[in-house]
Amino acid sequence: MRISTKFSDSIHLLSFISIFKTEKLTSEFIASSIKTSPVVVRRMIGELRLAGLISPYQGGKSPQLSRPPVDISLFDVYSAVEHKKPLFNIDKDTNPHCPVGAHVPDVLRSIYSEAEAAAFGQLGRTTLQDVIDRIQVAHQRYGEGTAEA
Amino acid sequence: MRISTKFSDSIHLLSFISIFKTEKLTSEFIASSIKTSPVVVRRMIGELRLAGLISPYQGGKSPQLSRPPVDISLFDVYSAVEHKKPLFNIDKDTNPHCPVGAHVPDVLRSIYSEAEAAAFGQLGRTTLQDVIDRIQVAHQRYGEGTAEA
DNA sequence: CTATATTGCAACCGACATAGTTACGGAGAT
DNA sequence: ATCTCCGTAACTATGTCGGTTGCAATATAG
Repeated sequence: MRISTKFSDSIHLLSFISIFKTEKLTSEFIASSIKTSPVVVRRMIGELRLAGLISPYQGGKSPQLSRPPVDISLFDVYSAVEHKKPLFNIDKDTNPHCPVGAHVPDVLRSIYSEAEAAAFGQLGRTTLQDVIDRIQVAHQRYGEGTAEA
Repeated sequence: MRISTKFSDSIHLLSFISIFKTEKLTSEFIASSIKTSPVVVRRMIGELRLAGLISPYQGGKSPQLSRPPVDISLFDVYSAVEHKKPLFNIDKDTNPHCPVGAHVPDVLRSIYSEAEAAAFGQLGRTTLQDVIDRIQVAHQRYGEGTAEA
């Protein structure tokens, strides 16, 4: 399959609207930073609004976070756009009459969930504010770009 | 994309050849447990042999692990068949002239690597022997299947 | 109040990764 | 010698994902 960058792009989007909250944020403008199309941006905003991370539409206003970036973890973002999609996939269609095939899916389920808990725990401990801070530190050290293309 | 089950199937395969090491292990027999085709099994065996987890071909013998299951971690298996493919994908094609777009990829790289390290660390601490043990416990408690279909 | 800009949404398309299949030469076993 | 099984390459079928098009609804500007 084509690998999904939705999670990364969503973090990008949320950071962007937080950092540029004083500007007029059109989907076109946001799309220029992510290098994607405005429609894709609107689609992502729709999902994030549905998940409660972006405030419901309020008459022509720019999209804005529904709560401060310190209160949004990357696990919240992952859950919002990937719907808690497992990190590792289990082949559930195995031979139930074989002692190995019959039990592998369940065994993997429990083992994978331990590994996933470790990763998701780490994501849960990282907030959008951390991302924004790191972006701004990097910008002050190396960057001199503007918001424009 | 279609989601990959190669990692799961490889663990299944390795457990299978360890548990049934006294039987004649044809690719057909192994495939019957994973419910896939013999060719797919041979392809996986090829990768695992390349990675050093299965002994090089030795004249008509059944495939066998190159070292005991306690010395094979699930991270070894993941590395062998997924080539350390990252758990989270980064959209590297962002706008370098935007202060956000210019730095998001690097920031995500460092943040993701922390989460991945957590998951891979857990996989590294789990061995093929653990998997085999859990399969056998489950088999003794619930199962009564045979190796046949 | 009309014109322009922008959004939200649905349908569709093209690219691409993956599992499965077909095919065949070669090595071992009997 | 024959039969079985392996290893590998080429091809196919399928599903996911990002991107595009099109349009009605809403908002802002003039």
